[in-house]
Amino acid sequence: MRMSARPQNVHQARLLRLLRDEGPRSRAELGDVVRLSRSKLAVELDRLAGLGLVESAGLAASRGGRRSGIVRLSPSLRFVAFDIGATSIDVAVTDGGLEVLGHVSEPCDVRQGATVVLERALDLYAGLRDRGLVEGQVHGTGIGVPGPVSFRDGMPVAPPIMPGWDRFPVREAIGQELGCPVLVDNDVNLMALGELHSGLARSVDDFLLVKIGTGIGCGIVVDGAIYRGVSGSAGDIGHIRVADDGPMCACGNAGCLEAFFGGAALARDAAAAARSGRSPQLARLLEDHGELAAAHVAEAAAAGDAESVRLVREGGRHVGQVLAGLVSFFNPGLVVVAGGVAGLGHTLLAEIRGVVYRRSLPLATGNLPIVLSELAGAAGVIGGARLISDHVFDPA
Amino acid sequence: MRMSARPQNVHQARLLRLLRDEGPRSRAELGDVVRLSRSKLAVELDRLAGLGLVESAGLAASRGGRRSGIVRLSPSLRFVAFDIGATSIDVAVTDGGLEVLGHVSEPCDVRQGATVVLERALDLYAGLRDRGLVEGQVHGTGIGVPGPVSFRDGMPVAPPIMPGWDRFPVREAIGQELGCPVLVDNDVNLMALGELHSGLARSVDDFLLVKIGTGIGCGIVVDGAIYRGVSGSAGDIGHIRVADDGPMCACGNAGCLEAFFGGAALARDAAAAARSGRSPQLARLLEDHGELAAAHVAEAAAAGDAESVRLVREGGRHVGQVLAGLVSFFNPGLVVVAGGVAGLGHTLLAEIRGVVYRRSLPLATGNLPIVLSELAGAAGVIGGARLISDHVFDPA
DNA sequence: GAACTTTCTCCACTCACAGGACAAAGCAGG
DNA sequence: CCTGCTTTGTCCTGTGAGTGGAGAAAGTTC
Repeated sequence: MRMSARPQNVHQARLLRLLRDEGPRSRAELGDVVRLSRSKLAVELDRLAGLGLVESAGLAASRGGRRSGIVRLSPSLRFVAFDIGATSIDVAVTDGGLEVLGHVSEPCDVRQGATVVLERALDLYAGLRDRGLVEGQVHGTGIGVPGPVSFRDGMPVAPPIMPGWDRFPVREAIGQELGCPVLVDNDVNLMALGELHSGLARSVDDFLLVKIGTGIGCGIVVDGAIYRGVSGSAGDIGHIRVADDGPMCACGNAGCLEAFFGGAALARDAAAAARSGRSPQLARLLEDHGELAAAHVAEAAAAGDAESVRLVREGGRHVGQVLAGLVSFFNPGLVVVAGGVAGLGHTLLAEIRGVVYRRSLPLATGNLPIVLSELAGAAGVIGGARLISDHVFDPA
Repeated sequence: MRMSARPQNVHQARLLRLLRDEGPRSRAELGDVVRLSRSKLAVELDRLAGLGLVESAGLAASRGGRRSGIVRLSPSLRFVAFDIGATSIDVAVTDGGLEVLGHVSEPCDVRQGATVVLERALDLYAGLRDRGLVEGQVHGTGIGVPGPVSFRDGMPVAPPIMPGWDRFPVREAIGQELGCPVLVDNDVNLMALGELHSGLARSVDDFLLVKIGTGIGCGIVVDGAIYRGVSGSAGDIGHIRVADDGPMCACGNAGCLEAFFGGAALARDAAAAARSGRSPQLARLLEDHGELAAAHVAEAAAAGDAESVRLVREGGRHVGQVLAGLVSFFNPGLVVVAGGVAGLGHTLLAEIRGVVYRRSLPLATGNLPIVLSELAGAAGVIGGARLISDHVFDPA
């Protein structure tokens, strides 16, 4: 199989990333941004065109003289992203600018094991490909999985909620199947990259993405890049202690954040509230659906159910307590809250903000926005495309 | 004043840092390490010699052929470091390899204000200079202060324990006095740099330095460089909550780590134990010295005083609780414990280790040494010299 | 003393890049 | 339509960085 094109030097890589992040640009504008002479710029753009990575796209409006030629990433460029969640698979195809051209999502239990889940993911990708979204070569694939990953080896290591995935060679398996470069990372890290690329974090160098889904995790961005720690487990904040007593956690300790809040804990508490009669609304929802999830609590809270509001407030307080410590420690420029439970919205956010602003240092909170993600379910796949494009748009 | 020499390109900078960190090297060895042709290497070394930054130092032993020439940093190179603590001033002069040639330390209350304290620091430096430690030009000065710093501006910002220092132009003041490049940073960050340069962290890219002195702080090293956060307050962990109730803290909240432990809290608790009669040993020490400090608790604990051991254990437990969370979040490759209270030694360390290993994720603690600093009081000044030498040994 | 090794210097050649000259393309005003 | 001015893109040459080979210098081993 022919290896797909890669930039040959740092200038080309810089130009590609610029076009990816800022969209098509006139040659004149590119010349202003990159520090290169016009002649050198022309040479590198010609080479990139020769590699099939960029092409010209007409002429820009005149700025008082000859019109400048517009350059764009080749429209046939394709990145693929798989976002394997605890209970879902998301697959997307993007163009070179990481615009999502097609995105499918379906429920899937990650505990079925690597072989089953990855096969299903490839099926979903095949569906997108058959819709004509991929013409030629795929330039790279980014994969997120819900657990710790050895980034270098491209495989999960000791993942607590993914039995049968331990040291499964995900990168190799998918790479052979799709014949393109593949990188594997934690799904929360990918969401952080998604926010960095097209979310609220675009202009922030150091920020945290807190994902509250089935579990609770945190993506750490330092200087515009994911920080993974020495063994790839950085950001695993679900088992930070919030109280000495508290519900037992699957990890064996008591009082973990995840045992207090997060999708599973919230569903547990909501069911208890329904059955105890403290919340008639939740009881009705339980009857209707057979089981309760975060979305039902959100529904009940929005409808004014006092017990649901109390559950959300209390959860927010616990998240806020942990986050307050992390904000003091890390001093981020932004905190983005995302994940299924983020559907609880502004009640949750208000509680988190309240605790953080009260308990963290004034210097650290002085100019610290704490916001909900605006990318809905797409953060993960955009981040996957971003991950691999950062890699591919690097000198070979 | 003549500007002191700086490397002219990245190769020269790389060579200087190599000679600083690894000591004198033969030209042949340098050629193996840096990726340059022998001719180019010779050219750059000649230029560095012309700038007065390196010189040759005889011949190495033969490796079976012609003997190779040894290159070293010019022995007249000098860096100066000021470590302003809450209750002390340390001043040191180092050579180009950051070996401490002279080091003086004296008690000093930082609350006397910037003018008084910095004047005293300059006096101490003058004493070192008059001892003949500085012949010619000083190539740079690093300054640590016990509070948040705007690194870019070289001045403290809103420091809680340093009244009269807020936005005082420390860098400018010292720079004019000494006529050399000056950088100012938080003192804990400098200690982390000291550990990175000549302590236990030499081979670790990502680590934490926890300083337990009058206050409690944390230096964060990411990829071999200090992480400062967006407003320079990263690592300020003294006010992370460890319990809902607990002693009131100067910051206005209750239950802060620093209100439970740290030099001031430990002295307070020791005095209470002495007066209440729970600890006859501490009572005697209190009588002898008029007041109690961490060192006295250490002394009593070493002598078997049960109450002192209990105080240290309890303090270690609180530090461990906070640290466990940070280890889960940050996944460092090493944790170094330093500061005055670190004199409490292995009782403290054992307690911290116990809590962290129990409460953090196995993946994060699997290969995580938690150790005491071996640099005693020198970490801060070595870090100061390292800070400025990193800056000076960078292309102009 | 001969043969082999390693180190260092000199030199010729390649390549990246800048910047000027010039042509092409556009605007504004008469 | 024509003139003068501006902007853009291309071509060309000069400069400096860097490589790698030839060969001298300095050592070791037998």
